[in-house]
Amino acid sequence: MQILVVEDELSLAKALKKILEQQGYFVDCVHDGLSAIDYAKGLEYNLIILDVMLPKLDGFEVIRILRKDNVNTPVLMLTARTATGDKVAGLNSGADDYMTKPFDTDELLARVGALTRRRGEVVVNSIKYEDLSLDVQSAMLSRGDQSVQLSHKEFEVLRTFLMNPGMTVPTETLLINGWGMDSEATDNNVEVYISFIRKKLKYLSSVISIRKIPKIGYRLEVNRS
Amino acid sequence: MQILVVEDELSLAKALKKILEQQGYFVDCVHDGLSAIDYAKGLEYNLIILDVMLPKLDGFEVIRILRKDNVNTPVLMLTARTATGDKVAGLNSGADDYMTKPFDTDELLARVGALTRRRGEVVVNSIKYEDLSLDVQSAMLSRGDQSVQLSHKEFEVLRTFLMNPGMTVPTETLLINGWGMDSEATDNNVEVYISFIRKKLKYLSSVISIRKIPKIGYRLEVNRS
DNA sequence: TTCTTTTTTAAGAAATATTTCAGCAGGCGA
DNA sequence: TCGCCTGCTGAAATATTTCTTAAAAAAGAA
Repeated sequence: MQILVVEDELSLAKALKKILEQQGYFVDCVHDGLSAIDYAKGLEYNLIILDVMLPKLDGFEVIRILRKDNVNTPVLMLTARTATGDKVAGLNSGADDYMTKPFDTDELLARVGALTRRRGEVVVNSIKYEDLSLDVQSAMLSRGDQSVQLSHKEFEVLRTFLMNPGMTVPTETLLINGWGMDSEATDNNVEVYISFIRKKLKYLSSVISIRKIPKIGYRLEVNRS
Repeated sequence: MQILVVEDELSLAKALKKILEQQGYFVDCVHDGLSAIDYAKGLEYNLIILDVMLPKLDGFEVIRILRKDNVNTPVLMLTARTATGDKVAGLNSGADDYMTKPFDTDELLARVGALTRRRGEVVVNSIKYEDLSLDVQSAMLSRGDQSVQLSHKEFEVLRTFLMNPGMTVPTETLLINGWGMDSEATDNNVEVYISFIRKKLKYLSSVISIRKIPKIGYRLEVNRS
């Protein structure tokens, strides 16, 4: 699944690329309208994420030119402006969806997912980390040709780690991600699930293990031999 | 291969849907011009079959608006009128082909075939997977020389699996494919049908079984020895 | 219409996931 | 060394989800 990100602000472009690649998409970035047109016409993308304000040629122009050339790749427009007038302009100009900056990761992924999913087809995405691969569709965790099925909660917890590669994840974050903001769950729930996941990592003989950082949280680590 | 049928006469719409589905197309029906625009803009169809006389917005208007919005899906116009003037108007307005009612099934299929084949894709008559073969015209599921007749819903559900070989299919996807986007059907409907299909798989002694991935969906699996 | 098949609904049973809790182990300071 | 705290894990208890039926309703055929 190929995505073209058109965004002149380099740090945002980089962040988008990273987030999307973690979901298993392949991402190309360009930083102005003219290159956007070159790339979009030259390669078959499944989605174009397009900033409105761009050097050389703005987003509306880009989309107009592409559509005129029969490039019908879905477009997700990004803009910092909030006036409704722009929204209408964006959609009229041929964009398929529209999102104002700043936006959060979940919203982005939801919209990207909606635009890249063809009806009746299931998208496969997997998050890879060291020797592990986590299929986000089926919640299967695999290493090489061995796989284990994760339960929904196990999946949520492990995914939180994989989305923050190398970071120490506070127990609080795991609780919020896996159980929700206002749940009754305690640290012990997290402990139990960490235990479940450790069992499965051991079963797969992964080089990855979960290390406790006392009083703070947990971190994925590569085992030293 | 997705077709949108826009026809206010319900019995005709239904008949078209049935005929086309028997050929292996996926068909959505809407019954007025405004919905037609919503659907055509929202989803990627390979063909729109469009009646000229429609409530709210007539076929010419619909096509004009879609083309203006750069929806370039091929359109097959249907009309009861026979005056040549209309034919010209239809084609000028952006339709790709034109057919007067009443028409016969073969003519319809020939024209639909011509318009959808454009992209080099072929309509299949049966889907095979492991030891199973599903005939899309008769909805017969067979293994070797044994067959069972599937009901329409059983067929839709099973076909969704076969179109996504090896994937875990979210319950949501099964609902959308089998019951439509805005139906009242619940997960229980899916469960019941999964149960029906399992019975038929067992009857055929297929190596395929349907495995539940809790909270996520279902997946076809090859039975372990 | 009447008969037949398909689809929906609903309820209890079964399966599975999740939570809770108790006991244990290691680290650390008194 | 002894408590005390934190974290880990197994097992039981609980909750939730999913399966299977049967019967009712709807759709379709004769």
